Amino acid sequence: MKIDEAQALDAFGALSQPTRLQMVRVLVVAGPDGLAAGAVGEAVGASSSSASFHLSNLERAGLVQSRREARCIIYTANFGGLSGLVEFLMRDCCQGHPDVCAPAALTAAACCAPERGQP
Amino acid sequence: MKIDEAQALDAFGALSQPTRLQMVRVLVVAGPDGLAAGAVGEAVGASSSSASFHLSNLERAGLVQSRREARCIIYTANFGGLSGLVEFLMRDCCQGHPDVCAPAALTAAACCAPERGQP
DNA sequence: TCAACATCTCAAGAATGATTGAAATGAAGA
DNA sequence: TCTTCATTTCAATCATTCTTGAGATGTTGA
Repeated sequence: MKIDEAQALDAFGALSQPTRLQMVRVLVVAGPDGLAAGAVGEAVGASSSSASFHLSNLERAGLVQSRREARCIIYTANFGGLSGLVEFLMRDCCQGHPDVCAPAALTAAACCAPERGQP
Repeated sequence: MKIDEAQALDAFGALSQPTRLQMVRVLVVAGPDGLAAGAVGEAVGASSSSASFHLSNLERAGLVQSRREARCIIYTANFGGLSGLVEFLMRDCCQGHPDVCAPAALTAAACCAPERGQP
């Protein structure tokens, strides 16, 4: 997913707060099933009000999504937004500079295709 | 270059400010020769005081480096710090999730090895 | 040593972001 | 419908960040 500069600025701002960075981690681990707002707040030690504030911020930044399910609001990581941010950092911010992209390529390859890690 | 969570939080905070994001772009384009503080400030339309403030912030976050050269302070992009941030985002934050790493791997490959872009 | 230059530091004020607790909304079951 | 539960919204407060302009620091060449 391609994101523009304004979205990237929002996303960087969202990830610069410890509680929110932890929330993203928790939601990435939870996967597509996601977690209810209350569960996310509990997982990171935030009050319900604080959790709602931070989750709204993350959603506005395009890093998480929400859906209602019965009485709960289920939050899930927005993998498109996250990968868009990684791509923005490499392409728009770092201009595809090899010194940035080459190490990143190795890490990405190690992550999603371990058998190709060391060709 | 591997960075820890505190450094990543600092780096995300640094990049969440339009003037600083633009400064990083300018310094990436400038390459290893870098640019004097005044030239960076001028390139992004910041006063000398404001430029100094933002460049210090970027340096503390590990995204740029500085050296004195005659009467100028030359700033350069810290490619190790930038690639470390990309790697942090993929590995520590997104847990190496394929939905994030796979698109990132394509982008990285397209950046630094264009002849392998579409196999 | 002195003047000119590049940059940084400092203090004050404005703007933005985070935390808290209370109250409002919206959905589900008795 | 009424109560309960999950979440959000609101207002107040505090902390952080950004901008500005004045002054300080350090470097160079006359």
